[in-house]
Amino acid sequence: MTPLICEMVLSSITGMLHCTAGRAVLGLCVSRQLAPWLSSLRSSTSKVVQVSPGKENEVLVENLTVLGVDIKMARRRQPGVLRKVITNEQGLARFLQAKGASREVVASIISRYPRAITRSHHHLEERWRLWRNVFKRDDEIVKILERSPESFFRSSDNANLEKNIAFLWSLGLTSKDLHRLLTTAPRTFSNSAELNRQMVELLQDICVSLGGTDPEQFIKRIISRNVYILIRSTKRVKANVEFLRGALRLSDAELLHLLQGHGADILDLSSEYIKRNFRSAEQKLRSLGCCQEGVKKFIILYPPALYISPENLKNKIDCLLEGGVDIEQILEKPRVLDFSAETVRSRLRVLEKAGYDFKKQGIAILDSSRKRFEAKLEKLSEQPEE
DNA sequence: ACAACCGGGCTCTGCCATCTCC
DNA sequence: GGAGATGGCAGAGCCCGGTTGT
Repeated sequence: MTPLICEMVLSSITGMLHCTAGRAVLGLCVSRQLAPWLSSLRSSTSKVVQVSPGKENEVLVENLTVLGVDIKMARRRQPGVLRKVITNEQGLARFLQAKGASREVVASIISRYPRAITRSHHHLEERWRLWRNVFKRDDEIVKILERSPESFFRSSDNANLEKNIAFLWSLGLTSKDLHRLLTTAPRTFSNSAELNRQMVELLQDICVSLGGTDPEQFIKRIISRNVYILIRSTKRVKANVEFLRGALRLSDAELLHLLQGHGADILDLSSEYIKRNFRSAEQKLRSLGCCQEGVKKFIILYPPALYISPENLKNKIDCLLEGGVDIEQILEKPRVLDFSAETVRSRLRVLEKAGYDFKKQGIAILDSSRKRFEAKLEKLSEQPEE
């Protein structure tokens, strides 16, 4: 049966329901006896039929309870869904289970995003097919749905999803980039294609206004470095670029360079957060005798410092200082701050026991993978101090 | 052979506000 | 006026190892 015919059949039934005085009662009967059939007929654009206002569809609630859905959670999140007469909970459950989702996963998906049960079989099939353009296996998609049901179900507009995928391809992103984008920031794909286009245009404009000559490359670089960028608002990204330019007093060329490097990572921070962290880092460094120019150099060399919460940053710096590291050494090799305070602390303890002297031997040893750190440590023990 | 540099892999939803449409 | 669709927000790092340079 074509979707059009489905629609016609459905609307005639819907019409029947509207004409009936005991609509709610009939609605429940329909739900019990015809729901599976209706579910398979329903398309995503079909009319919404409600039980009498304010009342939940008891049969639906019962069905959901049987599926293991957390009704309280569903009610809190999308109360309107529980009042609907025509829904597709059974169809959705079968669909997802056929794709490899367990009963628990299905229940959790519906509990967290109840509107999922309003999507028709046809819609689900189509959406899944589109996601499979990016993913090789069903279980990859199931994992994402389990993590973020909203990303998959929030929009009923499959044409928009198709446009989005085409648009992102057109930017020259590789299939690997696209895969990572959809895995990590699945919301990107339920954005309107227009919204994504606006962000891309903003990035393009930023690049050109800073004297960049290859905006296409710039965009690819930003998106692949920061896969969250497209789920941020242009307002936020604009504000952060302006903030970085002002706070660091950067020239166009310097800013362009920063944004294409680690600067891209912090572009999506909340604008207030980035300011707060900057002020706090500045204050901490100044208190340690660092000049304004030094602060600037530090942030340019290591923008991820603005990602670290004020308390955590202070903690890491203090812990290095207490361990015998110089603030100048931290400023020169800020990537030592990549590691957790706990890792740094334990390395400092080990090195102290080994009689390591940071003044003489530098701090590079702290900024290495566990494997390399241990290898270096072993070397040290083989060559006792003279 | 070793250090230094650097890119990149993981990872990020769940809620509220505001529209649009019926 | 209510539900659906969509935009936007808060929240807040750590680690590995390939490549390049000496």
